[in-house]
Amino acid sequence: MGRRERPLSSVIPRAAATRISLYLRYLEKLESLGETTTSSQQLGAALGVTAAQVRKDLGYFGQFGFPGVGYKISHLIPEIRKILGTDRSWSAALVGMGNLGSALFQYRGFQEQGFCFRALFDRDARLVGSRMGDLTVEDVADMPQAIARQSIELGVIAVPADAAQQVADRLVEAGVRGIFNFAPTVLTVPEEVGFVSVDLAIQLEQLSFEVTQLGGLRGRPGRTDVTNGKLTS
Amino acid sequence: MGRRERPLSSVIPRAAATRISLYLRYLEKLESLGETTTSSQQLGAALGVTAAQVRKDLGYFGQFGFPGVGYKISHLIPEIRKILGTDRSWSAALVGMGNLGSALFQYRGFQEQGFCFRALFDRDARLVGSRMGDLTVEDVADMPQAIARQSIELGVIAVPADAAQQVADRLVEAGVRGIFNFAPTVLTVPEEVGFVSVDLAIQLEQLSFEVTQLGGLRGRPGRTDVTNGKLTS
DNA sequence: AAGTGTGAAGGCCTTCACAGCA
DNA sequence: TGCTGTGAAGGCCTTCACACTT
Repeated sequence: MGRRERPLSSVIPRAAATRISLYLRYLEKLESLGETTTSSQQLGAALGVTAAQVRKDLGYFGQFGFPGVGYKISHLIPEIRKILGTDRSWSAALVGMGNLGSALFQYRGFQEQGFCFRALFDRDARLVGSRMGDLTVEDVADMPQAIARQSIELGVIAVPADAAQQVADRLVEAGVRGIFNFAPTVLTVPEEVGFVSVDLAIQLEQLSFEVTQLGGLRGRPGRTDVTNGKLTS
Repeated sequence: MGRRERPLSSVIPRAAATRISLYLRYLEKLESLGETTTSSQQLGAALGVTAAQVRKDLGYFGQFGFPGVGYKISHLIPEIRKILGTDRSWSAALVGMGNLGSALFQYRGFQEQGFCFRALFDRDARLVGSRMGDLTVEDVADMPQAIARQSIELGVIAVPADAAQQVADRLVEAGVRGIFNFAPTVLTVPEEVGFVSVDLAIQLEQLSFEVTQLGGLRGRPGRTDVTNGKLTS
């Protein structure tokens, strides 16, 4: 059977959405190797999940496979890109140009994923006005207007923890559709705004915890985001 | 009732371990504000989880509370530090001194969490021998011996995806007890080695996904690691 | 014969609710 | 009375198993 409609109704486990990203990456690798077809078995083995999990995950979004054959790579890749929204590019603003912010600005990964920084902000007068690449650092006070004017869709927060919530609030007011937070703090964001947070301090403590509870591992959590691994003590 | 023995037997949900880190951070904040006591209610409200969840999480590790009173902050903080292993410092090696590696080396967060870089490695001959802070970049070929000699406990991987598994294998051979991976790829590591992975590319796609599936949010996932939030489509 | 799609079963985490202690 | 600790209930994700398709 071929392309049918998507469920467009059911609830999707967040973990499934994360794994979908991994499937895409592996599919791209297979394609670059000249493969044309794959299977839930192969995908699962490569990424450390069961074949049933792969089929279930893809099943949340539609019916992409061919019984007895598997998945056609050249078909599945654009489908997943569409699901993830990576079939387009996103304009973003980076707030906080300290150590972390500068590093993120230089990091190639953002561009490779279609994230394009259109504006930079900082509250430090010594940084405001300085050029970074083809952008000039602006004052956070001007952020709301600048974001609205340039129709910036995403905000990346790289400010100290104590300023992060305020920045998030202003980003939301300015109309961004999603926020990527790197500040080491819990933030509250409205339902309708996308939100992903990477808390390096917490992740560091998690590694320390894993090593400390030695012998205490069960399952293979590996990538914290992908499985629901548990620890025993 | 006071300090009893810890269960030392039950299984701990990974999500609980992550939340424990958040509790610690908030407790430290309360302490700095001069508070002496708190409750599961207060902790939960501040971090966006239920009071029952807080009690259950702490209950995995012991009985730290006082019925009718709550938790004594000055007692609970060191207990959690001990659980997480952050009551000591960790020696670490950083592998890959490109964009990402350099940024991580400069990032203050590592030191603040008690992670101390004792050695840096890269395979690029142009980087080998250069000084970074009080360290000199060494050749990856010398990594195993250097790590064993200095009794380095943790390895941080900041190399390209296609070299990451090999680096991980060598780190394990050299005897590290934990690995922090920043390479955008799935890695396989033995059971007995702690492993945490931060995959920025995947997280970026997750934000794109959230924004794309607009109106599709349910629950408040907020921080991907903390809850089991779901998405609807 | 091979492999997907999916209802049902299973397992784990979270929430509930309350006994018990300060 | 207030709040913890915890068994039990509930809900969600994962695994299983197989009908069905090519």
